[in-house]
Amino acid sequence: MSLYALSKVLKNVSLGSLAEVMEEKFGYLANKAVNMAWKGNPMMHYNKGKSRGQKHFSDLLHELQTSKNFPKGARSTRAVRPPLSLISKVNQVSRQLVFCDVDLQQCPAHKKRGVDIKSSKELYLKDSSKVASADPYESNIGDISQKLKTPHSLICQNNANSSIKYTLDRPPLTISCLLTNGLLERLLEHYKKDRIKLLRCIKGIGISFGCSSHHLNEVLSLNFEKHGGASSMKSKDYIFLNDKLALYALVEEFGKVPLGLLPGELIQKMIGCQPNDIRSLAWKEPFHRKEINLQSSTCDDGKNQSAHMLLHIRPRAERLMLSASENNLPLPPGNSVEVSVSRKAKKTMKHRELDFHQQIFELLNDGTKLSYYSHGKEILEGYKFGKNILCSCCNSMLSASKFEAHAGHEKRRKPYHSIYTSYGKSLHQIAMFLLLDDLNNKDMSMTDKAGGKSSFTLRCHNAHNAGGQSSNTCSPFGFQLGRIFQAPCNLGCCTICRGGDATLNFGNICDSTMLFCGQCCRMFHVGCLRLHGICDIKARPSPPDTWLCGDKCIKIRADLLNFVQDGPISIPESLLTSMHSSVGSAVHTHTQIDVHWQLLSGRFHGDKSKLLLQQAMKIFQEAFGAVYKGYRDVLSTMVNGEKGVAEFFGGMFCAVVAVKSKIVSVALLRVFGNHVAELPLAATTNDRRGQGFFKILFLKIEEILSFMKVENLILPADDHSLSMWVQKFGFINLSTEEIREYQMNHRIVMFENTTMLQKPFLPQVKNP
DNA sequence: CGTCTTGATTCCAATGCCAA
DNA sequence: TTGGCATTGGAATCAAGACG
Repeated sequence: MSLYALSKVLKNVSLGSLAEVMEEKFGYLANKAVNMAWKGNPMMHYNKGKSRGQKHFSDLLHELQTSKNFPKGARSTRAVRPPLSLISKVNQVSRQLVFCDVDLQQCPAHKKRGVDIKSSKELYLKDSSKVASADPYESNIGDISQKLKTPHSLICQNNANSSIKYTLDRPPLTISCLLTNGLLERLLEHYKKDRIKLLRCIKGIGISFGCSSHHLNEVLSLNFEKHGGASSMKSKDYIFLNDKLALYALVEEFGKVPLGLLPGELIQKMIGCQPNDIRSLAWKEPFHRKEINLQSSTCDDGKNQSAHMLLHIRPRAERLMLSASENNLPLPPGNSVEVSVSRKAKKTMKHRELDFHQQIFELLNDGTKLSYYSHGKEILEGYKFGKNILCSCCNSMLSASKFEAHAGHEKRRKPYHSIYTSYGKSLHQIAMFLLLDDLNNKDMSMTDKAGGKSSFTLRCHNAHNAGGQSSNTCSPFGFQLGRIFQAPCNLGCCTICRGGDATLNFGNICDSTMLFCGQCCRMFHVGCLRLHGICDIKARPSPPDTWLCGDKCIKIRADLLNFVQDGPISIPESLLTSMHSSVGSAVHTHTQIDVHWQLLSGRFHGDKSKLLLQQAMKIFQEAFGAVYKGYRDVLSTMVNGEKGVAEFFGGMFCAVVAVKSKIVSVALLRVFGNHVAELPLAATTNDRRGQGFFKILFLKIEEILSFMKVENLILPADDHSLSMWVQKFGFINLSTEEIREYQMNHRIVMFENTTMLQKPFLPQVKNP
């Protein structure tokens, strides 16, 4: 098997488990010792473009060569550089590999191409036929050993030559760049921390250092610090140039240096030593050239020129910000750096950001599920309560930072960046939305004391994206905080005796057991049902929503299921044309394509409707984010008819309009009986809003309700869509008394900060 | 021309320290 | 306690060259 094929197989395998996977897939016994060394030593990780880890690589090769399993000869067929990352990986299984580094100068193909034959290597698995075959370029193991004792020098040289990162026309904005560009060659470096003091002479990329207890050696900057006994990987603050200037301070100065000032001159100014003259002069030309180009640029005004200079020398975050501001783009979340803002303004910004982070806990409802994520995986789960998070693993109340520490990432110290809500947005992202929102609406009050919630919350919760126009309450991040289920003013009562008492036994039933009708959601005492001769229930119905309280509900359920069975029904062209004339929208353009509507039921028609319901679910999620009942997101329960809280959401059906099998408009429908039906949620895809599709859907829903002789349709409308429901669809406000009456008889869906509307149907509406 | 392979670049998570 | 900011290192992506 070639290495490339192997790399494809192992592409998705984590480094730590490579050996195990190799064993499992290919039956090879991996080199356990090497594998463990790999896991335990971070320096073993090969870093592309850098030379760290090569020493270990060499050690591994030595181990490989000295092992008795190492073959006596090998061949190479191509003179390309080996995939070094793969070499590092497969070293874990090195006893099963043959390493080839033949004298490739003898190979005509390599001569022809003129490649760097010194670093040409090729690996094959031991059982490869290529390895077994005879070859004139068979190498000598001893030669390989000699060459591989210093593999890093070859690779370093190669990388240094080819790397664009360290070219001379860029300021040395990192320590690595500073060390590798040659400017500091021959200067002495000191490493000072606590009592540790090392001395280092910079010599190109290879660095010599010496100290009282160690011999001269060649290491790299990171190893230099490791050698000094430091536990951290942070050398920037402890490495000094000529015992005076911290390397990092020098790098920082390069970030501030005007373009005209040469790096060499700056170094001399700061440490009083002349840097490498040749290198300094080499730097001079490209810098001057760039400066001249900027000055002679005819298209740039002075502002743009300075901006370009800043872009050239500033760190990436600042470049991003500047670029965004130049193009009038919204600032990316999480970046609070602004190039042009004053230090004071910057400070204010930071302070405000902190405030907004803390405000999150005031805005989110208690019980909101919060999860700590690392590498895309949920580490810890909890629920928001007050200003703390109730950890679900230990039931303790923790602050955001404690929650982070509890999740095992106390060193991150960025809890708001890693704690996510159940709809996939981090607390920081929400805070950023708050921040931008506040900046855009300076008159907005963050905490509306009278309402008890911020206007931000209200707008997000109230986004009801049913139909006509796109909602301007969508956040710039494309999410909504979700709808919050409003608990009924009472828990309901028996439809017959109006008594609310009920036993909670879940086994046998008795007279006081309360049953829910699966269609109208009315409640009945088992005893009352028997006393009034309605029915004599002996056992608890299972599933609960299969019990229907009477003939009317049975007929309604049957009618609805018939509509579901009918499947997709095409919308006649005449209707589409009439819609075009009424809404003047893009519906007309779709008259040539298939537009149909359909009634779906995840509860009673789950398998056949599954894919369509997934589409519908996605549209609802785009429009509302989530629907919370307590801490639980019940949107899926409502749309898919999942079991669990059937007494609240039993009898839900999903009506959809689709264009070419792609759903564009959806609505949840529940018919409680002949008296009333409800439309708790309705939404249209972003790209189809304002094109009349929801109007078609609503027309079909009206037809269904008329067919079943339903008298009223009710729905919860947010402030944004209120006028649309009233003016376009003829809804009227429900009085408090009427709402209470509906709540008494049915488990109607109500959301916080919505207005309940009703549309009475005239009896003369024609049946379909 | 398609596939294989590499190096360069970019992005992002992890980490450490400082400071508010 | 937590934001800011730096570096390091891994992963993903892209462009380009080699090769059949």
